[in-house]
Amino acid sequence: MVDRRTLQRPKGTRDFLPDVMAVRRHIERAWAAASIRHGYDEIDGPTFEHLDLYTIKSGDGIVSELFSFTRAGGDDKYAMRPEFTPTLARMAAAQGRSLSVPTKWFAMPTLFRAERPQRGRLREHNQWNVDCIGLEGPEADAEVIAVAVTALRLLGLTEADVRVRISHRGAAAAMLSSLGVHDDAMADAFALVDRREKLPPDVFREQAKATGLSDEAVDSLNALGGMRMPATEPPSAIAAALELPESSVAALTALAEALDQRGLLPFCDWDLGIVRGLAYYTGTVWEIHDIAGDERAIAGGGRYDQLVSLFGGPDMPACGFGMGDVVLGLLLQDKGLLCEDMVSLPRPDVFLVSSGSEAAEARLTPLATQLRDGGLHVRHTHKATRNVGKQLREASAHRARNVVILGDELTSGEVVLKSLDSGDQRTVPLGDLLVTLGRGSD
RNA sequence: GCGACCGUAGCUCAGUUGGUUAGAGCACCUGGUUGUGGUCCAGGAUGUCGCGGGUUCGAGUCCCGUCGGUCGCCCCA
Repeated sequence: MVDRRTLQRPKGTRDFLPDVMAVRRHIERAWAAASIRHGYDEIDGPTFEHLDLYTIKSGDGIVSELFSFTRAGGDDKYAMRPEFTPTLARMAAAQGRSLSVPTKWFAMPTLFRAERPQRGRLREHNQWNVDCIGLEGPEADAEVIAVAVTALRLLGLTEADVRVRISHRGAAAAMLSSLGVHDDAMADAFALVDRREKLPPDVFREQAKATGLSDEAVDSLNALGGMRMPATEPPSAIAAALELPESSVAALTALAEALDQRGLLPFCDWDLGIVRGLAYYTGTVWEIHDIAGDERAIAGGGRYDQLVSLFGGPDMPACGFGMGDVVLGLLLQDKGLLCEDMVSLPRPDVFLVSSGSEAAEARLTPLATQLRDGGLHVRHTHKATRNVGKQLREASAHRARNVVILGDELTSGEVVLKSLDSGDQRTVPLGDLLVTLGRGSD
């Protein structure tokens, strides 16, 4: 007897039954379409890599959160990929100087992490990655944001549903410096800003002071972290609110221009509370959230100019983002954007019904084959019943567009063609069927 | 790794201070209708009450353990 547990889905994984699979393809179509229309080419890599590839960028701490393994009888350590960026960086670095500028790639990898699942985070998920390598400056940052927003709009989301929260590490550092944060405390300050919303105010203050900041500096840190306003406001307004020179937000001002040219400002907020994993972002950092901020980030990205060189390649600037399917799926579900009209399984063009006569039975499979060879989506019952009513019911359940009834009319070489949407039906010669159906007959 | 809550039919759930034979809706199957679907009506099948132990005359109900799920914390690539 097989152990009961063996037959259960592993923790944090999903079974994609047809209706769920249709949602997955619906999302992937939007991702691919948005990428392609902005000039990005699809890539993929192995689903597992050398374990050490993942410690280059993230350190040894990450190992406990990976699914890792060795080959039976082997010593090499591997890990299921928890993110795509190391693979991408490895691939880019391997091209070296021959990498064209810019290199614009996207991928839709399945990723794995050995954590306890919770809302919006599973052990196995699909994540869209978009990266632009070789371009400096705000144009590339704005472009990848445009790719992300395009996909969300294709899925039916608007600026009333989602917001792109944008910050810039250089600008934030300049501002913190002006506010009295010393360079050697900068990393701690960023970490505090990142956690600010999760911490009670008094705990935040206590931890901030522990890094050696004055009361005034803590106030400034708090003010900076809480600074959020629509991107339709100029970044200079942030500087003014914090009593800082306009030059400190120069990077955001340049980005604003690039976003405006793409019509993105209505989707965006300036939000200096956005930090994102301290490790490797070097400039613009941004996240996309549902407007209420109830869910985890839908997407996160930014600029990481050291990435390619970190993985042994030439010095090349780069920016990009990742967007997971789990949080996005939850949001689409909540917004009613996954109803049958928008996401549906392919509809059969025709459902063949046999009345059960000898002639009809003999004709059924050859006709199905002929229509399928003609490119049509054809189904028929696999049950024993030849009750026409039952077969029509099954055709409806499969959401077939048309039914063809093989019955007494066969004696004159004809069949009944019925539209299940309108209910209309007529008699047509067998020989005309493919042409009639192929025209998208109703 | 830590914490909270939840496990009853395929699905969503009800089940009274512990009490006899565990229920409903949806879905499914059959018939009304042997050549016309979606609606309707009638009927039918369906359970290791997650699993193991304990308390009790008696446990779906209480206790302990365990497995699973959900949601947080840590972490977040």
